[in-house]
Amino acid sequence: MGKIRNAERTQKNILEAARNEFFNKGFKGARIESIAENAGVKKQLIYHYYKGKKELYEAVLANLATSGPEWATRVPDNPQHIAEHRYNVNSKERADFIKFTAWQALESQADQTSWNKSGELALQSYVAYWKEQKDKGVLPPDLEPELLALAITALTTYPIIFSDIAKIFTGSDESDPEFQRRWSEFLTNLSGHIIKN
Amino acid sequence: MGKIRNAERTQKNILEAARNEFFNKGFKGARIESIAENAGVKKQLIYHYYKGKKELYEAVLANLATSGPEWATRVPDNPQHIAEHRYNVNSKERADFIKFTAWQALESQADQTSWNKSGELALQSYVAYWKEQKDKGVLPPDLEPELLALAITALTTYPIIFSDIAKIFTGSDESDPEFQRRWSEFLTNLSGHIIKN
DNA sequence: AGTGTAATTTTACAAAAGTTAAATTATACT
DNA sequence: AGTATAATTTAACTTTTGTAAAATTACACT
Repeated sequence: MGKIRNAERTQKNILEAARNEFFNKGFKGARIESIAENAGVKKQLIYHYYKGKKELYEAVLANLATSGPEWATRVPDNPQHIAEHRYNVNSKERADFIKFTAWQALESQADQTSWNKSGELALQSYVAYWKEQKDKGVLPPDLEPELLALAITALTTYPIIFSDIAKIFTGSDESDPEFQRRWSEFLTNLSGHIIKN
Repeated sequence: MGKIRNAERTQKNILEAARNEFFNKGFKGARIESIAENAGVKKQLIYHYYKGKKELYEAVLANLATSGPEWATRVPDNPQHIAEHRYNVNSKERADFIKFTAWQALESQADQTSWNKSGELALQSYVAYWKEQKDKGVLPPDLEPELLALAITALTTYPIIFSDIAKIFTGSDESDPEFQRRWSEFLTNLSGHIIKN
């Protein structure tokens, strides 16, 4: 049986499989062979398209920056609906992405490599937003906007990364819509105690 | 030069080096050789004391449960001073431990292994505490105590794990006492908006 | 001093994972 | 049909890492 050749699709498959692998296992944990399997190719073929594991990894990042979903590079500017906004779209893909940032954080600390700065700007613009809010008097004066931005980021990502812990606390899976509803509501209520409007 | 032999100390060295390695690089990322180096022994010696990597890992966990610091197994029950309490003691060691929990979370998700449940009880007692608080009317009725416990855990650990992100937001290192003061104060102020007393 | 035992080193190996190079096969173009 | 080029497979190699077994050395005890 002659396999139909299609370089473009093969590359796409590889890239997609690679993203999945890196997102779920980090850089070190990712296996070229596993990527190849999931892409439906021999692992050696990957070296025809990329110099090596590192380059493949960077290709995934680059691809994410261009053709990836907006939430990967931009941070929501919407005041009240932070929680909803974050949970609305594409839950599964976003969750994987969040986990990936966790891998990056841990691995970069482990081997001193400073991690990729593509997300930096997005985060800073996020801070800028909360500064505005404070100037408008929406925020209480005793809460620094930088720290609030950090807190919100923590609250919206933590349950995804630590789904086991979230489960111990709440009894239900993070992926469970019921949990997402509760958590979303909780965050909304929480901000209700802080933000005046 | 004849090396002075001291099995007890050697074992302690190995265990300590192992803890460091596992805490900073996770299970997979940890290298027996690196552990051996830091313990000042040949790596093969490790196999004289432990059957293999896995057993060494478990020894580290067991050791932590017994001779480890209390914060590794217990969660603070103190109402107002959550933030302070957590930052007061042994910052560096605790930070490593927190990172370790992050490794556990990611690695266990990556290869389907359910992670060690030693911490589970501690977390549940934490929830129990907040339930009490709610019953006493200290907490607003729209905030579920389980979720609050989760939120607090997130807020107190996130900056440690994601020190890079914390730095982008705030400009200063998580390990910097100045950051710790600000963050601690922030959390205190935040809880001031929520907890009535 | 002599001997058994435990600690440590030396030597060696096996499996896993990444990578390279050569051989094949499909496809587009003439 | 013939050929160049790119896609894919086959075969082979290197490095890294974990592990096992044998050889040595120190120490305690008689």
